[in-house]
Amino acid sequence: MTVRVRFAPSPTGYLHIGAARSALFNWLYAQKTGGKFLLRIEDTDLQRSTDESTRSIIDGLEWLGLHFDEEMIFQSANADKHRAAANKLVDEGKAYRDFTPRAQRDDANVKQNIAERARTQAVAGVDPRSNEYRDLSKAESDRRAAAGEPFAVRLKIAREGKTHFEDIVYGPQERAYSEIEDLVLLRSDGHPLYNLSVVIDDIEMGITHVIRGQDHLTNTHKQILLYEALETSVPQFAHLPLILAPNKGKLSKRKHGEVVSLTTYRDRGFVPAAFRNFLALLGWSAPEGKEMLSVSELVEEFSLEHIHRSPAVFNFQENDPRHWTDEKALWMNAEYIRTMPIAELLPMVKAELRANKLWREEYEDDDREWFAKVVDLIRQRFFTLKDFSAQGRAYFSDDFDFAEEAVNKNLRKDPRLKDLLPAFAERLEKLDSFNAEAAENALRQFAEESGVKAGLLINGSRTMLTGQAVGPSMFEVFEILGQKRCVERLRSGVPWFDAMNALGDV
RNA sequence: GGCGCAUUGGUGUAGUUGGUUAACACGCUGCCCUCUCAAGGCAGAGAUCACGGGUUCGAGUCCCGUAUGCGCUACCA
Repeated sequence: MTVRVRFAPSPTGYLHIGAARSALFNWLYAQKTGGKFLLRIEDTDLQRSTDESTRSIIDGLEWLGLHFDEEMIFQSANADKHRAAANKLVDEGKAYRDFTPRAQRDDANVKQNIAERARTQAVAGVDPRSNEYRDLSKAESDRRAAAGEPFAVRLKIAREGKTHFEDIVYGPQERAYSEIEDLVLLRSDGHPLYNLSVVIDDIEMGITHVIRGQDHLTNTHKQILLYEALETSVPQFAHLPLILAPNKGKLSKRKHGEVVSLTTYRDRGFVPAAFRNFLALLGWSAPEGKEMLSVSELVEEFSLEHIHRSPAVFNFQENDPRHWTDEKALWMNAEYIRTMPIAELLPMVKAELRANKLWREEYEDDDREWFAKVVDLIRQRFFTLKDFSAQGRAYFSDDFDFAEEAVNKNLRKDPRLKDLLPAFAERLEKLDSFNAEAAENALRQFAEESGVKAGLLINGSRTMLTGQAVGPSMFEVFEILGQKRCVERLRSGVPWFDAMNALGDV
């Protein structure tokens, strides 16, 4: 039997990283077993479902490199099948019509209401499962339905006994029937409900393994009851530990904002492979404890048995731009940026530069080698792709900003630089062959002659040439920027020193 | 309210059938390297394995209880 798994998100809002992780694990399992990975959009809640959200889900999967097999399924398209299944169960006496008028609910306080209702029922000694229509005769039920009386369809759950199943992650699970209410299959307006739809679609799609979030663990019992009523085989279940916010609370879009959206990581300069790698480590670990894993290694090492049971905390600090997301994720992204094959990185840098109007066609033509060299040089200390257009801007454009603290630290601190730097530019201009070695020799010699430390000129040059206080080895930078640009930028320093003098006058 | 799941340093985790000073990664501190910042190398701080009982010669590992967190409990998904 070939494995068939599915990712079944509801298209309300952007792709949540927890959902993305579910998709990843399903995909990995399919790859590992040579099975199929299917996509089903659970859009039965038409009020909240949007096309935009569906698109963002597909984009997200594509970004992570998770290609799905076969046709994408929209759950709403199967509503007739869901209804037919429910009606069949009514005919067979496994489900019944409930003519109780639909209760008014306040969506905002459902959880509270559930608890309150349970409490009052317990006090009054009422069995929550009691329903006057459960044992209504077939003839009477048919008659009232034919008369146009509205009804919901509920599954008739046996009074005695219990369900059990073996969860691949959480182990044996049991639940007494007395804990399960007769669940509604069809609303009184004919709309099929979640548990029914999922089961019917999973059967329809031939799903063999259901891999999803732990929030569905207890609902699984209801679904198993449905499989049994439908007389079909029950798939294997593997539930995934939840991903929590730093306060160990639920990680929600509403509360935590964009950190939970997968697209955020794409938009903020993550390398897909890095984020995929990080995501895989949330709730799963490789047998040998290896952490940097390529896709093929992930597929190779992945197994459902190594998934954890305890929830994973996604660590980030709100309102702190430096720790806007999990530090390990950031570290891993940096690791990928500086170690991945340069050929794979170049297109990503290209996209980043293009988005910031820094891209020039020569970078893929006459300046190909130069471009690859720059990227290779500056990537060593970058954390995200964004850094190429921000801190790295001076390498691609003459129009770049100077970091305030860099100017203070490397330029304004020593008045001699006002004359030294232009004089040094003079020296560089005279060099016949311009490369790192020549620049170094020139600089060290000039420093000695001028009676200043080489470091003063090096750091001053760094800020004049790149606007930054930090960066690659300076002599490499001289070479990569080229003689002309170095000379020009070193001479343009006057404004800084004028400002300095002005400050001094006050 | 009921039911379920979880609980190893700040975070992610290892700890296969109970047996030496609880391991790894990120982060943090210091040193080395050095033109800066990273990277890299070295060293270090940080966990009485939620708590309380029990079983045992011996428990993070087994049992019971408590606490905390989370989930489910809906004519939401």
